[in-house]
Formats: sequence, C-alpha cells, structure tokens
Amino acid sequence: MSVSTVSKALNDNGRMAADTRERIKNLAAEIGFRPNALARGLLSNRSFTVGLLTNDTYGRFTLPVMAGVSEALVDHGVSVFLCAIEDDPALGKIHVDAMLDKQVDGIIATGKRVDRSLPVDLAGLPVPVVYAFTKGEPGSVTLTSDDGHGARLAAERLKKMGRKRLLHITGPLEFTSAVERAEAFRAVAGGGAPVLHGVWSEAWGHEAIDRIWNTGGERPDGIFCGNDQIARGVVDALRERGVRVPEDVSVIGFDNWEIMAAQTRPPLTTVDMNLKELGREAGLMVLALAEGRTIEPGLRKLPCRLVVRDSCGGGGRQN
Amino acid sequence: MSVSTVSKALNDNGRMAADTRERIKNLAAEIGFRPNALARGLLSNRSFTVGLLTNDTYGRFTLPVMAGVSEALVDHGVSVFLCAIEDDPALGKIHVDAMLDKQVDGIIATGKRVDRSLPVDLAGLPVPVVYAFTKGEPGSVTLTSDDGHGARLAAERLKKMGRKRLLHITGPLEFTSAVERAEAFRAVAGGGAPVLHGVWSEAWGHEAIDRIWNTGGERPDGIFCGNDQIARGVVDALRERGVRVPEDVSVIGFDNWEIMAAQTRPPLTTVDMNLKELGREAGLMVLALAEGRTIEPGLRKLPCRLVVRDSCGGGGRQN
DNA sequence: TTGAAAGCGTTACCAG
DNA sequence: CTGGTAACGCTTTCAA
Repeated sequence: MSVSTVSKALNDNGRMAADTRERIKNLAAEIGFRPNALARGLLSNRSFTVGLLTNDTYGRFTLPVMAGVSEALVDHGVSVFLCAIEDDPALGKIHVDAMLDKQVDGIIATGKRVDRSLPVDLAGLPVPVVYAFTKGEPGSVTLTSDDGHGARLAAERLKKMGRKRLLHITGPLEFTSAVERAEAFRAVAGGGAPVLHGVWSEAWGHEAIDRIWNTGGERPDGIFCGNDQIARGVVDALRERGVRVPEDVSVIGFDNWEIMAAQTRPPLTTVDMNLKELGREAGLMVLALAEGRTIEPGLRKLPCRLVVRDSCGGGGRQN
Repeated sequence: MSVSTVSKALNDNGRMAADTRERIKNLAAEIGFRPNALARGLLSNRSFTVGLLTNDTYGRFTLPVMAGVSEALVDHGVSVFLCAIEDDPALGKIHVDAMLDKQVDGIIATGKRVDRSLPVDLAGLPVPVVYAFTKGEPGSVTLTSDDGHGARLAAERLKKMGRKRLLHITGPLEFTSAVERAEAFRAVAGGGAPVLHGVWSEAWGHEAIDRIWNTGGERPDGIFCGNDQIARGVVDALRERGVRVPEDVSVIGFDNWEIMAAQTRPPLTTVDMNLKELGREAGLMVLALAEGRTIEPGLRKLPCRLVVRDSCGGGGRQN
C-alpha cells in the first residue's frame, strides 16, 4: 500500500474504491496514526497556528479575550501561541519573530487598554493581523467593545428604575473609554448630569462618596461607576454611611468582573463587555484572513450587555 | 552559492572560510532571511513548541504559572500553546491531540487545585509531561507550592509580632492545601490553636469574625487566613466592629492576589506562593526532558514567601 | 572550502 | 482505481 493512496484515503481525496478507503481509515485509527502537522504545513504553507500577543500580564480583559479566541479556533484545528510581552518592545520583537519563524497563519494583538497600542510594530508583517481590545494601525482590522453602548445600557436602566439624580464616577480623562462612557452617560442622563473623574480604584469610589456626602450639595439616587472596583468602593462607602443599596441609591458597575461583582454586598449589577465574544470574533477573523478571504478593514464596536444582580434594584438575579 | 553552504554558514557548522561565512550572514540579515521552523522541525524532530494545558479559565493561579513558563522558554526559542480545556474531557482530548499533531516537544499541565487532576489522561504520551500546580500521575514530575511552608511563615510572623492568641480561618477540609496549611499553622501556634474551616470567600471571613465576636469566648489577636478573600472579609468585619488592624489584631492572608491584597484597608500582609517561579521551573523541566536529559520523577514543593504590607504590623511596605 | 544529493512526512499530479 | 514521483525548506553527509 503506497503512501499516496493512504494520503488520499485519509483526506477523502481523489477517486478510489470505497472499501479500500474504509480499510485504510480503520487501520490508521487502529495503529493511532497521526499525520505530522509540520510536514503538512511545509507543503500547504498553513501551520494551523496563530499567535496571540498581549501586554496584559494578564488582567481581567485579556483573559476572556484569550478564552474566546481559543474556543473559536479549536474547532478549526487551529492552536494558539500565547505571547506575553509586558510593555517591552524587545520582548515583543522576540516573540513576533518566533511566531513568524513558526509560520503562524496570523496574529491577534490584544491588550489592557483600547486607546494604547502594543509596544511592537505589526504593520507590514507577512501574515494577517487582527487587533482586539487594543489600538490598531490605521487601516487595520480592529475589534473593540462599544463603551458608549455599555454606558447607555447602564444609564437607561437607572432611569427605568425611577432614579432622577444620576451621577457617574469613573476613571481618568486620559482613558478614551472613560470619556466615551461619560459622553454616553450624559446623553442619556442629561447634559447637566455630574461626572467625577478619578482613578480606577476602590479607594476612589470611597473618596468620591465621602466628598459628595460631606458637601452640602444634591445627593444622587443613581450612580453609574466606571468599573466594578469603583462600584465596590461606592457601595461599601454608602453602606458605612447607612445609605441602603439599592433601596436608597441604585449602583451599576462596569466590567462584570465576576469575583468582584459577585462578592460585593449587595452583588453588583454591571455592564459586561462581552470580551469572550470579542475574542471569538477576532479568532474567526484572522482565520478568514489567513484563508485568503477578505475582511473590510476598520474599527468594529461590539455591543455590551447588562448583567443584573442586586445593586440596582428591580432585577432579581438572572446571572 | 548553494543552500548547503548557506545552511552551514548560518548554523556555524562545518568548516568554511571565515569571510564567506561572514558575507553570507550579512546578506541573510540584510534580506531578512528567516529559516522555516517547520522544515527544520521536520528534520530534527523538535518543534520548539510546548503545550500548556489548564482547566482554570483562568484564575489567579494559572496566570502567574503561565507567565513563568512563557518567560523561561522564550529564551530558548520555545513558544507555548495555551489550551484552556475547562473541565471537559472531550475538549481536553481535542487539545492534546492537536498538540501532538503539531509535534510539541512537551506538555505542561496546570490547574486551579493541587489535589485534583485534569480531566484528561496524560500518561503514556509520546512526549514528556510536567505537572505544575495540579495533581500528576504517580511517578510523574510534579511541581507544587509548599503550603506548609507558607503557613509556617505566616504563623511565625504573627508570633514574632507578639501575638499570643492565634486563629486560622480557612477553606473546606476537602482541600488538601487547607489541611496542610492548618497542620503547619498548629505546629507553630500550638496544637490547641483553633482552626475554622468554611469556604474560600469574603463572606465566610465576615461570618467567622461575627461568630467569634458574638460568642463569649476568647478573642484572637492574630489571624491567619486561608486566602486573601477571606482575609479581606475578616479585615472588613473587624473594622466594622471598631477593632483596629493591625493595632488590635494582626491579619495575614494567602495568595498575594495583588488586586485584592493591595486594595484592602489596610493592605494585606500575605503569603505568596511564587507561582511564576513555579511556572519557570516547570518550563525548564519540560525543556530538559525534551532534550533527553533525565529528571528524577516525584513531587517537588517550592517554598513560599511572605509579602509584608500593613495588616500585620511591624513591616512597613516593602513590596 | 564548497556543492550535490538524500531525506524528514506530507500532498498533488500524472502515469500506469 | 492505484502507485510512483516531485516538491515543500531545511540539515547532514559525502564527494569533488
């Protein structure tokens, strides 16, 4: 029995007697034959391998993205090289070179900030590149979450709960996502709705509440926080002051960082950026590109979703 | 100029005129020549690739392990396939098969629990396997953190701070790590020192403190917690009761889960399992095995280290 | 000191 | 319907 015959049998190629094919397949299965992907790749110029580059070592953003990528690609027999490059350009280059040497079919770049790019130049590479949750080159294929949409979801929910005096406590103005969320929040809450910019920490949530409650001014009855850590600080600070959540004040977070959102008392209603889905799409896109299909370049913003727990009221837990 | 000459020049092989070699190398660099790793692997039977299998999608344990593995191997030109298999045996098999097809030089198995194994059989594979922070087959090469050592570090620290009435609040008895830490704690604190088993959550830390302070019994002045979440619950509960940390009670956590430990008020002194180092060692070990070097099988326990912040007193921050 | 040839494990093509 | 042969890009061996 010749190798070429076996090859054809196993790949359902060419014309041959059905029973020969059957016999070969059975025998192959029996002896546990596995075709060598390296040899196959040498011929086909496809390694069924993609690289995932990240400078997030590894925050809660990259994690779900990676899970989505891997999940989408495993069905296509594609494996994922994980490359953590910190913020080190030299390390980035080493990893990119290694991936190129290994003939990856494509590269997905991801990070911890949508408005920063990785410390490595991915333009002009001989393989397709997709940017997911990190800033891409002009004219590249880029996927991000729709921060404005998420913020709208939150603000609308607060209004639907009958909250009138809405407040947004969020991160620094240098973050595009903070700005976009704030804009969307104001669009729903009214242009005069206050927005407090600080840092992305619990401590800032605490401080913001202290500041407001100690000042004589109007107190909010609905607070949308820029992330779950801030929300946790806010909820804790309110509780310490005897303000009840959600009876007196509704609070909504952002990120749906399970371990934080679920452990807060009460558990946080929060915006989920669907990062796993984002990863999945990114995976499918590099794959398409690798197979020569063409994908319209540009920035795609994926919708968010609201995960309802207890901190906003009205919901019941449905997560 | 023939391919074989070029090959020899680039690999510093064979004998040839130094200047010819130089000339070839320069030219190669100039045109950006990169040898095809697939072709090279076909010949050498080494793909310079290892697989990292995990069922932790992806908790704070697997993350540092992965970082360590990647860091150790990148220096050797080895790339890492990341395979998240959840707890699904079928998915596990798919990933293992994919890795084998791609001729990985070895596999590292890691997970979220030291006393459970992955839902996939890695015995009898044609490539070396190293287990890191997950249970390995009998006779395998396995790396774990030394839970007893970590607990001793914590208990000794509490004693050194002059604490006399030590208490350990930790997770369920079914976890080997909880049991080992408790034993080591008792060995230092005295056999009569109380240990409270519950779950690994903030809420349990809270509840334990409530229970103790509401009962008439003796109150601890030094508390060692089974993880940082419990410690956070404990610290919060104490503060809510007006008990000062660390002035009245010293608290030490476990895991050094930055985002939790650093944001607690006061920041947590806690035990770090050195998981990144563990990952690094695991990486180096598969590599050694892949290169035919031999490694004594058995369970290796790596030491922990105490990260001193403010919750125990006496330290100052040195992290 | 250099080059030609064989071979790694596949697949595609074309003769038999 | 089946099998031989070339080719993928590289390294190694051996002859020139």
